[in-house]
Formats: sequence, structure tokens, C-alpha cells
Amino acid sequence: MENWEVAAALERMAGLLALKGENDYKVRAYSHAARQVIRCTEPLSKLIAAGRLRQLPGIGEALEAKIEELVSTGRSSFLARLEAEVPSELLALFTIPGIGYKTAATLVQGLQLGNLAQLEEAVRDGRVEQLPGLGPAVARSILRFFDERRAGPARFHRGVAVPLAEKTVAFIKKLSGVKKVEAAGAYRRGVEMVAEMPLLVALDEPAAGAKIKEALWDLPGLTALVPAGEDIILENVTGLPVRLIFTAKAAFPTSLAALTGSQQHWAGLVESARQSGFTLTGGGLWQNGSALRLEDERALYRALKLEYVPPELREGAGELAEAAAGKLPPLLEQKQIRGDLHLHSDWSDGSASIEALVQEAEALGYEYMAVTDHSPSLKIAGGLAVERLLEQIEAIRRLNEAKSGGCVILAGAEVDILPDGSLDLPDWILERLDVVIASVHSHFRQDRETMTSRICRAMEHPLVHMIGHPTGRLLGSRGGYEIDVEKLINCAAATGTIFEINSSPQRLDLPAAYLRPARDAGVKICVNTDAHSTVTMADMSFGVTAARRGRLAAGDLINTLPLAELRAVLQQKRRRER
DNA sequence: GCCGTTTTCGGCCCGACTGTTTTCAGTCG
Repeated sequence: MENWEVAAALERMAGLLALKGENDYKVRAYSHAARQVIRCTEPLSKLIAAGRLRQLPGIGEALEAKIEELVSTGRSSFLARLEAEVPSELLALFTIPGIGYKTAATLVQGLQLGNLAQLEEAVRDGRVEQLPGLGPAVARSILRFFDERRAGPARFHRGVAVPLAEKTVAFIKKLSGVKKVEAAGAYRRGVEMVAEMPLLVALDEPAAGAKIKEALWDLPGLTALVPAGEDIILENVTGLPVRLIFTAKAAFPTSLAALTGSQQHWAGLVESARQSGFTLTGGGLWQNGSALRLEDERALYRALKLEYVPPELREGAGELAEAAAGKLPPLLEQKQIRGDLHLHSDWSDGSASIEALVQEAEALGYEYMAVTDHSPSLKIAGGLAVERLLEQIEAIRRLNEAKSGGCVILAGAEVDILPDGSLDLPDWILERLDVVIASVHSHFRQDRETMTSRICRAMEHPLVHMIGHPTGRLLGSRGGYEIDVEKLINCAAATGTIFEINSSPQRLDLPAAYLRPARDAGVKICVNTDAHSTVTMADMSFGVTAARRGRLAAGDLINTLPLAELRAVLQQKRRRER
């Protein structure tokens, strides 16, 4: 089992323990261990082999044994026991704002919950408010959760979905009888949150399906194998179900396109096939009763005289007309990214030293990176006091001098936008920084007008280059702040302020839907990871996917520029204020 | 469950805010 799966399993244990009403600190120990594992740059199997697992902070005797079992067998007897005791669908409680370990335990224990339906019943007939310490506010929050849930099932962000898809595809590819495997659905289109992961599997003969079913039990992290008609659903430690859908090899390209969608895009393809004298179904592309041989999906688009439409654009937003005219927009590619301008080091709440961050940036092929630690008021994140920030600027200068070539380190800060829109650091120090990101980290519940003018005021500050995670949303747990995004876009355009696409899979903020409007208004964009460890510097790919869904090209971004040009862009705002 | 220049028990990142209370527990970043 890989590190991220072990982390998922530990996080699941933490949640189930909390629901059981276990000691708060025990629960936190599991959750903390999960974070440590995620941040660990070496494979756990290597640490175990070297007897160094206990060196990770927060891993003691008990957790060591549980992690060893997970890594070596892909299973956990402890987790299996917990799952038998506590219904895992109740883990959804933690996604409800205002519900943490304690309240969740009170609900589960106090109402003797066996499933979510019982909670809904209890909240509707007023029993939730009767529980000690709870009142109408929690009840309202729970009701809102059920209302939203009806609109769509539980969803998982790409931080879970991408590694799960990659690993499952790689595993199934190796099974005998399997010709081709590819993840499809909304996942393949790069949609931020998915409820299920469809994998299209081509077999060399239909009978191979039975053989595969046996072999699937060796998939690490598998918790259940559920037949669903012709399909097989793989339940696993992440909670995101994988659906295997089988097809014949000849039908793979058309099945893949059908399964990738979107519905509108597929309907458009079917119609454009009809107009060209073909019949298109998931089973193939037909003409005069015989199926055309298609090598891959690209061949399907070619046969229909269409430019190949990247999955991120298949949303039925006019992309087929563009493809027919050969006018699809050019899209950003990961290799065009030259640097990451939002990184946290161990000077504040990151886990990696600046040296380690640079090393990773160089491994990623970056020309530059910015260290942007937190400002003083964010106490929990170890925000840097002015004196420390001065020291850091000096340390960065020395590091740059000591290096011979390679990645240039820019000195920066992620400065808090205080409730009144002023900044958490004085101008004289901001002037000394290469990159200033301003972000909201407190007083999230200001009303729409206050929050909008708060962020606008920060943008009007001549020393602020960029707004970090502009809407503040956290996917699956919290909506954004109440803001008027349109007004923010206009303000950014007027002040020459850059918007971040925060690549953290929980954020993807600015959301894709606002990217095109921002670009069209003349606002420059920067894709950043906001990484707090070298491991999460790889999150850049999530931001790139978001940018592609937002139809951005390399020229719309600033961190695709060579360093000299980037510096010029960063100077622009400061210069025009003088 | 982890951890120890407060070492084998009694703490556990820090401080504001919220909703529940009637002095404070729980959540959140």
C-alpha cells in the first residue's frame, strides 16, 4: 500500500473512533499520523524496512503496528473491526459545518444512529435539539446538509480521485485477459468533485471477466466487491467507489467517448455522426451496417472531421462547433509552468526547509519559486513576525548567492487581509519582497458587501501583487465567503492585481467558471500550489487541469513567463502607482 | 495514542468565535 492510501486508512480510523466517542486526543493522534504520512517524502515501506517508522513525529508503538500491517498486506484488521462496529456512512457527519469530533459522537451515541436516514428523521422531529449541548443552529446545519445531499451524492475531490484512478488502472492493466483500461466519466473531464470513478475495461474475450473478478481481491485497499448488473463496483479505503465497466476491444474508443461524456457533448457527437452519414453508439461507429475500425478515440474525432477535443472541454459549451471549424482554444500544459509562487516553509507552518523546497522545485524543472510564509496574526500557522521575515529575506538572499544557477528563490509573504481590508504587515517590509500574496484567513462570515470591499481594499494596495484563494471555498466542506466575484474581477482588472488558482485539490480557487471572465476582463492568473511540504508541490497538476477547464492558455498566466518577464510583470503594478 | 530540559503521568499548536449556556465547550483555521 502506498503512503496516500495509508493516510486515507488512518483518517478513516480517526473518524470511526470519533464516532464511537473515543478520547479526543486518541482520535487526533490518528488524524495527526495521517498528516505525517502524507507529508513523508519517502515510501513507508522503505522506512519500515530500515526500522525508521517510529522516527516520524506522532508514530508510536500502536500506530507503527497498524501502519506496518497496512503497508505489507493492504488491509487492517483494526479498521475492519471499526467498520463492523460503526456504520461508515456516518463519516459524512464530519463534512457538516459546525460538527467536529465531539458533536458527531454526541449525535451518534445520543441517538443510537445506525445510518444517516435515522439522523434525518431525528433532526426533523426535533430530537437533535434536545441533546445536551446542541441547539437549533446545529439542527439547521444538519438540515442544510441533507438538502444539499439530495442534490447529489457524496463527492470526492481529485486529491483522492487521481491517485486512486492511477493506481487502480495500473493494477487492472496487469491482469491477464485485460487489453485496455482507462478512467472515464466526469473524472476524465477533470471535474473537481466526483461521486464515482468509472473505469472502462476491454477484455480479449468476454469470459475473462470471471477470472478478473478473482484477481481483484489482491487489489490493496479493497474493502468490498459488489456486482452491479454487468459492472463490478470496487469499494475501498478512500470511500470513493470504482465502477468497472466492460467492453470489447473494438468498441473501446466509442465506449470511452460515451462514458467520458458530458451527456451534451456525447449527444453532439452522435448528431454530428448522423449528419455525416454514420451511426454512432457506445458500441461503435457504423456506416452501411458495418462498423468502422477505430484505433483510438482520436480516430473517432478524425472520422467525424472534428479536431480532437480534450476531455476538459467536453462540456457542451460550443466546443464541437469550434472543433468542426478547427478553432478549439489552445490550452495550458503542465510543462509550460516555470515556477510556483505560493509555498510555505518550516519558518511558518510548512514541513520542509527552504533548501528542501528549492531542491524539489529544481526536480520539477522550475526556473523560480517563491517562499510565501504566513504573516504574524495567523498564530496557529506560526505567522512570521517582522524581524523573522527580515531574517528570512536575508537567508533567501544568501541561498541564492550560494547556488550556482538552477532555481531562483523569490522572497515573498502570504499576508493576511485583516477584517477592515488593511494588511497584516507594514508597507516598508512589503516593499522588500519580490512577491506579495494577500489572503483572507479570518472573519469568514462577514456579509457580502463587507467582504467584497475588504478584498477590494487589499487589491487597491500598491504593494499587493496577488490575491490567494480568492473565494475561500473548501470543496466538500465549506462554500466560499459571501462575495461579489464579478466586482472582485473588475477591481483586479482596474488595479492590475493577479488572481491565484490555488491548486490544492480541496480549493481549486479561483474556480474554473470564473477564469474565462477574469481573463476576458484583462486579469492575469497565476497557478500556485500553496504547498506546505515538498510532496504537495506536485499538486500543480490539479491547478493546471482547472486552468484547462477554464479554457486558459499559457499566455493567460504569469508563471509561464521566464524570470525576467515575470519580474517585470510584478514590478508593473508598483510602478503604475508611482 | 504520543510524548518528555515540567520525563512514565498528565498534558496535548493557539486564540477567536459561536452557540450554547449562565460561565463555557466545541469548532475552526
